Amino acid sequence: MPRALEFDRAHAVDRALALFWRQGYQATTLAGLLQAMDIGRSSFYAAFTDKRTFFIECLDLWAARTLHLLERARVQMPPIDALQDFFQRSFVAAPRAKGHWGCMLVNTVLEMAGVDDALAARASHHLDQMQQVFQACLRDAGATPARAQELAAMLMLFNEGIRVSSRRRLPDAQHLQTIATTFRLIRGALA
Amino acid sequence: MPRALEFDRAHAVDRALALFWRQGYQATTLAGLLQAMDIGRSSFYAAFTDKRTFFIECLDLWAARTLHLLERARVQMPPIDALQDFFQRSFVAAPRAKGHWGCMLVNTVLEMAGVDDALAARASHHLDQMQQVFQACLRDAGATPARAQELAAMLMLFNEGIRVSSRRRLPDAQHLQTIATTFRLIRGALA
DNA sequence: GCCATTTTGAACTGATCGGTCCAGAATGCG
DNA sequence: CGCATTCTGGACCGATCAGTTCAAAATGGC
Repeated sequence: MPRALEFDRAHAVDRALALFWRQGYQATTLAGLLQAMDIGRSSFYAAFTDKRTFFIECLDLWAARTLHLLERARVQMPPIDALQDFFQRSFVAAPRAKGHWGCMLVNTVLEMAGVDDALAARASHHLDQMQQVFQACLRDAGATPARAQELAAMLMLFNEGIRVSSRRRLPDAQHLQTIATTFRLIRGALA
Repeated sequence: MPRALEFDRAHAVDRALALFWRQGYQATTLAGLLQAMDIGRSSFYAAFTDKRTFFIECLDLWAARTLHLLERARVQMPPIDALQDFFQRSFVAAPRAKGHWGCMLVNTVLEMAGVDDALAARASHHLDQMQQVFQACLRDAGATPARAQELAAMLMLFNEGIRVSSRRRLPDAQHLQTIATTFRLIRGALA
């Protein structure tokens, strides 16, 4: 029983994920993926089945990472601070470019709704999960369940909006300003 | 000098616009366009140059119509009512389906940013113009220029958010609820 | 009704897409 | 070192894409 060689799968997925995130599903070609991942066609199909299946893997991974980011902030600081930090981080964090790629879930919903509804629905489901975490944070911050649900819905709308806005190449300062204003409102609503 | 025959250009553009709006630029094929417009390939290229040029024509038309809708409401009712009506109309108006297609400008920004930046920038510019009208309405409602600018930015973010949300096939009631909540806040901020 | 001109459908083109295939290189085991 | 097994590069495939071409049909002026 020979074998155990393999390209660095995790690293390759990372590179591909970035491409899908930036360009979307349709505009990302196999040739582009292979070049970014630095592997051959055969290796790709052996490891990832096909483009669509692989996209789902990337999408799920992106969602898992984002949720993880949110959960980690949640245990490190007060719940509302964690939420605010989650948004701010996109516009001040080191890899500055990524903030302008928006949210892969939002991107996918808009690109695939009416084209591949299963993909759009999967992204939408991940957004629901994010909203659940928003809601949990708001409850932790002292909101009643009903109030937490209402505010979480508004916060998800804010998330969808700012991820669109961030793809428009507007100055970061404007986004940070909007985040500050929004969270001033939210803190006010909880006081 | 013969000639004056032509297919119904305006009607054909309408059908094509609906397709682009629903499916986006990349997922809309020439075959699909021709079938929807009920014209032949030659007629299409004779009348509209090529797919990309035609898409721009549709995009500009969509923006012009939307701005017109907004301006018309603006002269028919108090400015804040006009804004609220503009959003609500998407979820209660007769052709119910269209509300779920979102905003063609938002769709285009997300689909084309990083793929065809010129198209994305054009859509983004149209969004800027919408925001200008938002701002004018808020000034008409008595907001100071600075306040109107700030609120218009928030309203554009709300627009971007709800257009994403509307493509997720969530119940309309939820969107109407969100609109109501948002405008309660805006009216409060102006009082 | 005839003819110059324009519009049209349908066949065609070259490029590119996602996906398959297979011969040969690389691998671990004995 | 040699062999069974696995992985990989690159040629290949059919489908489909946007766009071109051209002969036939439709048109309006006379």
